[in-house]
Amino acid sequence: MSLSARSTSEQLPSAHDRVYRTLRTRIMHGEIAPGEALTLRGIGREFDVSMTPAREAVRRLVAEGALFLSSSGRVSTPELSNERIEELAALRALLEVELSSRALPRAHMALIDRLQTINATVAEMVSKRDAVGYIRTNLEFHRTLYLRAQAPAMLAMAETVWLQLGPTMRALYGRLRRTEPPHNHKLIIAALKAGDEPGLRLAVRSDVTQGLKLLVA
Amino acid sequence: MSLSARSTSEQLPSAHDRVYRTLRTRIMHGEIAPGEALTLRGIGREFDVSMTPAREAVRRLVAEGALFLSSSGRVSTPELSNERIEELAALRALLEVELSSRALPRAHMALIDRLQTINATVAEMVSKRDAVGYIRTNLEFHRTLYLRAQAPAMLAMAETVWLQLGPTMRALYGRLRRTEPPHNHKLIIAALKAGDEPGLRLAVRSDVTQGLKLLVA
DNA sequence: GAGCGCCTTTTGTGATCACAAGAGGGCATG
DNA sequence: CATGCCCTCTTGTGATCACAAAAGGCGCTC
Repeated sequence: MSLSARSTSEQLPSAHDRVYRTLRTRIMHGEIAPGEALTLRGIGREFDVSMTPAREAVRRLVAEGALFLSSSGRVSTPELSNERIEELAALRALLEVELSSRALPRAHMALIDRLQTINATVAEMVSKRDAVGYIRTNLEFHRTLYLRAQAPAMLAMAETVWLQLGPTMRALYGRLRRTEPPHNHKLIIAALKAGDEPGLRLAVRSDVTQGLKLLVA
Repeated sequence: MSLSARSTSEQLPSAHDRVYRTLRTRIMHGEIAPGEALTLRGIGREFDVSMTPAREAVRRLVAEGALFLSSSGRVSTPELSNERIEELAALRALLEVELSSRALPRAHMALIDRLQTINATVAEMVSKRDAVGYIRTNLEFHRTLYLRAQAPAMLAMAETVWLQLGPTMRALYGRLRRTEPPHNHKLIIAALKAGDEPGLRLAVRSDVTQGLKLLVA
């Protein structure tokens, strides 16, 4: 509680960064419901820091669209309108189709193997009805593929979209009761194996837009 | 200097927001050179606020990629690598082609007139060799068109890319010595008039990528 | 004359405080 | 019993302070 109570002499990653990263992960993985309120003092209490780092972390998340700031300054996770959800889905399609396209020529067998492993975990999460686990491993599947695109700015932008959709995705996957493993992921892997770019683009676009179309309907 | 020295009883837009908006505009319009350093106390002094709002504004701009944060916490405008510039140009192409495409069916004569007026100002800035004025009016041209797309999230993302390219654009347009008015803008207007979507997409893509290709070369 | 180390100053980080505004509940009144 | 008002407590904002680290300059030494 004192000023320099930090005993870990390791690479202290600056308090606000720790708070930021933890909250960001929580939001992206859908661990917070849409419209849920957060308070600076509450965050400070949870992470054992003062309001200052909590404020910086919240500001940053607001800037990324992960949190909503009311006119009176209260912060909460956003409740997205259908228009906004459709737009974010279109952005996912735009960005992720391009990323997958760029990753294709660099996708070797080791990557495809890793994707298949991750995909097995995705299927497991689906069968367990673990919404957060599903979202987390699903995003890991996509990120693993897109990392091969060697396009960090584009990947960062895609992750920002994921972040904005986080709470909504949780609401979506909690609502729709699927137990079948993701079909589009298999199409993506097959297209990667075949070096089939049009097929890959189509599969990614379908995978990215399918779930959100259901939510809007 | 005192606590509540705010005499303007208007809609006080919260100090950090005023600082944020001013700095953001400056950066986007290329008024700050790449690599230029900023200090929290310096910002506070300029805007007559304490470090707290200055910090929040800077944090927000860092989150948007408009400012670079060194490992020791010093902030400066980013000096972009060629790879990053190419990536951001690709993002501009991706997002703005889509935005223009969505704006096309809603583009009526009043909009085209406005674009032509703005374009005349762009040409004037070019002939005056006013780099900042050129960047500002050029972005106004694009924003005016994209506003018609009714896609706020997508437009916000495009503006984030502009923001990241701000200081670099200034360096670019200061370096290349053109005096001819923008040809691609005329192609964009012509395609809008003709309702020619493929032509519009091509013209926007060319306009967005041409300048940055020169910088990289 | 050149290189190196120490010291001062600048700067970012985080904590704490004073203040204003808004929200929510409890109590009194009709 | 319902409704409205007031009070209190919570919450965000901005200022200020203490501290640590990094940077830059200056002088000393070889």
